[in-house]
Amino acid sequence: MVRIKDIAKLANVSPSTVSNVIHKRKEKVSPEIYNRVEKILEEEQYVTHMGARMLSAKGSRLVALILAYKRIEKESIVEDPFVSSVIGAVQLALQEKGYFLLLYSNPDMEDCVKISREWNVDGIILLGAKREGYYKMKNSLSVPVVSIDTPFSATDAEYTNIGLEDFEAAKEMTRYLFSMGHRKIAFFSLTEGGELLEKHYIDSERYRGFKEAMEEEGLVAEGWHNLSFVEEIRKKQYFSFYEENFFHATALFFTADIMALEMMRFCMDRGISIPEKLSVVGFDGIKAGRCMHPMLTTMEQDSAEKGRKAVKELLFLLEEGKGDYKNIRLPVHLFIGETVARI
Amino acid sequence: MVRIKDIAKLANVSPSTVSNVIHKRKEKVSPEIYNRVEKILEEEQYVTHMGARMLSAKGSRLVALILAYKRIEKESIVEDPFVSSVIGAVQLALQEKGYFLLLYSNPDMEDCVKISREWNVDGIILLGAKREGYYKMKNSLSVPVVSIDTPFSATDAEYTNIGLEDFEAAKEMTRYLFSMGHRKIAFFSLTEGGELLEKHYIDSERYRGFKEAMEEEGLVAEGWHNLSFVEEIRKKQYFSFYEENFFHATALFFTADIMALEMMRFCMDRGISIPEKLSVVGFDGIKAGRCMHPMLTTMEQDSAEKGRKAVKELLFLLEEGKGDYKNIRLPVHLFIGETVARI
DNA sequence: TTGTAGGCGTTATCAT
DNA sequence: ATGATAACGCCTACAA
Repeated sequence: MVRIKDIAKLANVSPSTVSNVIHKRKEKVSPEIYNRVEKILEEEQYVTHMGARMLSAKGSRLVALILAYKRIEKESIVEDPFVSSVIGAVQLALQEKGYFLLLYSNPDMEDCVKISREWNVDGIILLGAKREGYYKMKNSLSVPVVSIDTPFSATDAEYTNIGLEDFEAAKEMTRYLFSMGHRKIAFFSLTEGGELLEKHYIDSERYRGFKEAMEEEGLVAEGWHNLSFVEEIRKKQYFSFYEENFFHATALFFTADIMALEMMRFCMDRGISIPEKLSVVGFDGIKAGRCMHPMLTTMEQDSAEKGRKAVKELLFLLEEGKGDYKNIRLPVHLFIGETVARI
Repeated sequence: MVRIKDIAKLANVSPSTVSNVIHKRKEKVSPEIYNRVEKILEEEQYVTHMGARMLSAKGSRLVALILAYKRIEKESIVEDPFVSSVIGAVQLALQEKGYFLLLYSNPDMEDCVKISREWNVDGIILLGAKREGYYKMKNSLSVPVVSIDTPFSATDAEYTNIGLEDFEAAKEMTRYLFSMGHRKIAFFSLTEGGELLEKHYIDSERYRGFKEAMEEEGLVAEGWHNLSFVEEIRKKQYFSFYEENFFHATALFFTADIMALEMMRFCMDRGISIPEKLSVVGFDGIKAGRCMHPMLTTMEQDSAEKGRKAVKELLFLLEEGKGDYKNIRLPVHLFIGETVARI
């Protein structure tokens, strides 16, 4: 492996001169030597040893992307296109700026703090963490932390989060259902065995929006039905909903497309035609929803943009605006498919 | 930040003793001191500085997962559940063994070699690389390289790859279509603008299997239809196939579920009922296929298992069997859905 | 403009 | 059993 010392010898200069060339400090090296060294660097395929750089300089140019979701099943709902596209976008955006991505998955923030310290990361992006988890990270480390989809409360401060207008979006969707004549709407989201999952909290916002819209219309939100993360159990739940005639609802509001699709399949298997007998709406805008027949009506979000924004804000905190935190909410868009009937 | 030196001072021992405790070398430290140091380590929340470790010791405990797919669109077909679940599985498997994941995405193997050197990675997992790319990596670096879904030829040697029985699987699928009475079958896969994508090569294997099965049945494989990676263009292609009456085929064989789903939607929009008028089969076994109505008949693969196997083989090469390369092919499973009619 | 020297944190070797 | 020391590669301040 070629090191700075070796290059220095080959070029008949000192290591610091080589270092200056590496860092493109043209003002500190004569043009002649600069070019000579640069050429040798190229020829010898010199690459910096990041360990050594971490040791001597401040930054590691490493950013940790932490997936804080709890893993219920191996093929859990979180291993979905959403997470995939966030990861992809984060990776690409970091790479463009010369940063590297350390991917780590653990809901235990203690462990995450440890890893971040070990690797001297320059910053952290948290995906699917709880509010408490965010502060735990932020307060245990001296580097900026940006979260995606972490629900904060109105009194929280000093955080940067990339989220959606969940409350407004759910309200808009509910109003759309009203506009199509629906008055009895059942609301479904995900949870697991009594203990609330991180994602659940976002769903609380959506439920609040749904509820408020209902109340504004003089209706009663009949409650919130929790679906299991485990497919087997979910299937049973669908069956019990079916037996209860879907609580006499004319429309079902799901907080994730993938569940809406499952339910559609379940209904069609039982001769309940959608949307004629039952309307269904989802949330996310996944590709498969567009392939369904009928096409799923859903609240679309741009998950890759969430990743890009997270990187942008992290680098902003890192390189410029120390402590200038932001609560960012990306827009959503109501995609009107074919799963809602006018009644 | 607490360092070994600090711990040493607190415990009134030398840094080397602390280091020995950190590495659990009980035989080199007296039990009394061992416990004392261990306690202080815990109290002070000491964490290793990985940069320093990289510098002094050999290993970095870092494994690079390199996504070598070319990016055509931001939301390319490769940003699909398959990649997501491989990443998830690799990450988890590495974590369990005490390794860290550096995620990098770049089809240029020169760049990948550079990054791997910079970070002194202990090993590399390549996803979606070409045969040439694999050897480029392997020969440029002194660490083990394991690939997933890279197509090698029979004469290749010294590689570890995790793939499927693509040839056999396509044959099996084709034979299944025969068993349902189909004789005219059209084959569709992905490519882009003349230049072959990595994934394409796997599709060559599948096409070979399809072709051989056809020939064994005394039929002619009518050719191989390439779909664009760009959704817009694909839509146009579907339309032209439609105008050509799908080449008079009674069944369409897609090498990826997601395309099969798109085509199903396209057909249903035009009153071509599936499977009554046209049968469709896919490959992968994605979740949405199960939600479709009718349910997609497909060749299921276990993508997470690919990731786990890759890690297992990498660690094997790393820790034990230097140079003991393997060509691993995971089984697939024909899932019979509802998209193939008996004719 | 170029070179020298010390330090970053850890580990392995060697001496006590 | 424990400690001292050198080495890993890079960076920067300071000296020449």
